[in-house]
Amino acid sequence: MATTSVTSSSRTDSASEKLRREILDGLAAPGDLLAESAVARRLGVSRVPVREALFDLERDGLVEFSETGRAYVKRLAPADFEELFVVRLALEPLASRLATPQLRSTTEALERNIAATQRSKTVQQVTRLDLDFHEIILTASGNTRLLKLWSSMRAELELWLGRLHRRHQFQTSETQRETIAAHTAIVQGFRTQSPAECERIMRQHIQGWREWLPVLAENE
Amino acid sequence: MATTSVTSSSRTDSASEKLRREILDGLAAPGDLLAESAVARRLGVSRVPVREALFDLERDGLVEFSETGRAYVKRLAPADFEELFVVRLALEPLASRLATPQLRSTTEALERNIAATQRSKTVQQVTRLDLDFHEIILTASGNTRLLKLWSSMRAELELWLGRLHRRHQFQTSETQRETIAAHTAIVQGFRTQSPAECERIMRQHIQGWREWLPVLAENE
DNA sequence: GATTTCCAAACGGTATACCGATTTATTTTT
DNA sequence: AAAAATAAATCGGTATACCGTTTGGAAATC
Repeated sequence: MATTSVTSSSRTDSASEKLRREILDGLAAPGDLLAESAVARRLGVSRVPVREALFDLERDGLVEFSETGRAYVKRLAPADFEELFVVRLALEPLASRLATPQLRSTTEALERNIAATQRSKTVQQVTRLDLDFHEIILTASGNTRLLKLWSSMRAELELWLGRLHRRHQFQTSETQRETIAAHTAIVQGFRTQSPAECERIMRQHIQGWREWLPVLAENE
Repeated sequence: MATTSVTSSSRTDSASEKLRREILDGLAAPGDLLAESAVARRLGVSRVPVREALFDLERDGLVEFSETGRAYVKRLAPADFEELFVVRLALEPLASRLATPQLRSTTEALERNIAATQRSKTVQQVTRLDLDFHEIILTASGNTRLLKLWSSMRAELELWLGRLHRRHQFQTSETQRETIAAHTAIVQGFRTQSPAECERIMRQHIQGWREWLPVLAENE
């Protein structure tokens, strides 16, 4: 809902989407070489759109380039997650505060998001909707730059969460329950219409992620 | 100093740098069409590197694409500057706080930057060094993500300042004096080694930019 | 004179081809 | 058997070519 889902006509975009999905779904292992020719052959397009798609994915943090220009599926280091966390803590409480005035109309979208989360069957869906929830608030802040910066981290966040779930085989129902509880509390807090309270509750929510850091330290 | 200045070997990068300079120096007017073929002919390379350079510049906020895929020199709206200001206020005081532990080694770099600013002869140099000063602090924060997000706004900030200067014909000496005074005060504040104080003084510094908002409102 | 129609030029998206550099496999040397 | 040299395959950077679409202006119409 919050993401662009128009069926793009350009081959660059469709190549980008296919590769993005393969990486997020874990079909491509971290460190795997994404050679232009091989990908092009596999996707049935020429190298040019693939090349541009790879640049797109690099911008989104799903692909990294070696010094010699080769593209690999992004490898994650726990320190990266810590950094993402620090930056979210700078952006999201601020966005919550800025969103306060326009929040009445946004609350509906947030509640629809929670309802959809309740209907979710897979961890992937829950994750997607979780990030959508936050993106709704960033959008409501009215600061397009703030939204753009946050969006530039979204794919990477999804990558982290996906790999975490696959590695630790979380119970879908538990992830679902926790997400719904946390988001419901946020919507409640937003009902106060107090900028300070909105900012505080979002800060608290994001700080909850700190619990994951020890788990992440176990990663490769 | 803080920016990459290696003479890039790839034609994409050199095309990107040439175009970047043309836009920042105001040689290309806002809204000008940057047609791939024309640019390629002018720079003596083929369309492919130009095409990729244009995507780079879009990412840096110096170029915007129309729905039909044409590239134009970025047009600025005063609201964009306000947004940049809000985001800097979220990132830079935080970076200052995070940089506190490593600050002793950084202070030297900052002082060298101020000295270079004193030696500057043109407004462009002062502007470049001004942004370098801030980038030094972002780098010292140790949070590469924070640095990356800030860097993604740098070119656009430079674009704004350049157009402002050309439009209002500021006295170089005055800009220089103000910049030096402000940065010297920041370094002084940093000497306290207090995270809270470093954060505060940077917030105050950036808020000083608010004065420009009325001026910017006169822009197209 | 203003508006619409139509056409030629220009443009962007993409496939293909070429080349030097890099990587990988093979062979030679120690 | 290990290491070094060499050969073969692969890869990325880039030029060129082709095609459908967009665009801007001329011609036609009102």
